[in-house]
Amino acid sequence: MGVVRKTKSVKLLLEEFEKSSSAISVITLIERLDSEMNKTTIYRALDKLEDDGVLHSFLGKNGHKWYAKCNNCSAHHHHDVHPHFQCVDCGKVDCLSETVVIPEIPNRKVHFSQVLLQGTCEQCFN
Amino acid sequence: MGVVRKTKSVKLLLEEFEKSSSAISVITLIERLDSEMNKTTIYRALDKLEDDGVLHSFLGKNGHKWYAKCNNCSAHHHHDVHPHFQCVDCGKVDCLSETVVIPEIPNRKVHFSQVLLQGTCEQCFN
DNA sequence: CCTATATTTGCAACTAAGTTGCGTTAGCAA
DNA sequence: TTGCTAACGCAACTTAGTTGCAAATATAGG
Repeated sequence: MGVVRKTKSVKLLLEEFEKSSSAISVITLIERLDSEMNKTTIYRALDKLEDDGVLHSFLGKNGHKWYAKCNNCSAHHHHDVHPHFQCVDCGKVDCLSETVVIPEIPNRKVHFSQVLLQGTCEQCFN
Repeated sequence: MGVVRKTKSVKLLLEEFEKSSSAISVITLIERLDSEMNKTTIYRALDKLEDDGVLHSFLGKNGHKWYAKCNNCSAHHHHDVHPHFQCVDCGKVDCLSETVVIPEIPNRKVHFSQVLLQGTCEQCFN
């Protein structure tokens, strides 16, 4: 809800997402920015950026948290069900633009859905 | 791969899955069986039972591991993409029989997919 | 039924992701 | 420039899951 201040930390984080179009795991961010900022700051800034609709988060194959830039998702409402693809070889994760259709579930109201695809990406395919 | 021995631990675990048709989180199993067996044993036995196709596992909303009985999935090949539904109110998780169609992804080979739906279940709906 | 062998178990110590509390620092608006 | 509030760093903590090893136990073979 609160406005995101343009602090050094937020700038550095957003630069990382500017550089690569892929999603980035929190673990990777902590490794990369270790000398620049504390991991607590990273967790809190990412949380904020997600609240403000700048980033969206999801869980990778080990249950570790990943973040990616929001492109077509509107802030505060990430109801789009775009799947995430994680390469089992190189570990890279991308947001896919394909839409996964979630069927109506009898007797249940679906609020949110998460689709994680795992397989081999173009680079690792040989 | 190895045949599952009918040890006391394995029997107790399978009883839990017999009782409830829902999925059970490892955390819950550790709580419930705390006086009967060590958590290391639980982790290892579940691993084994999954290898042998008796149970299948997936990650819940916090990235915590859940297990459920395999009904129509053939051992060693859990290629069926049945979604899991987690109630955001009571936390219960069920395997759904609905099939989610995963679209073909250009330049990528999908080996495995995981669909987690979150919402309100029948009991919590009011 | 009894023994040999390989598998499973318990324990304790460990790893690592993520969180919390608090005193200090630094954006930003007036 | 000043003052308020949000953001930061640090250190300690929480907790899911793992590892190594010695002791216990299931199963097969006799």
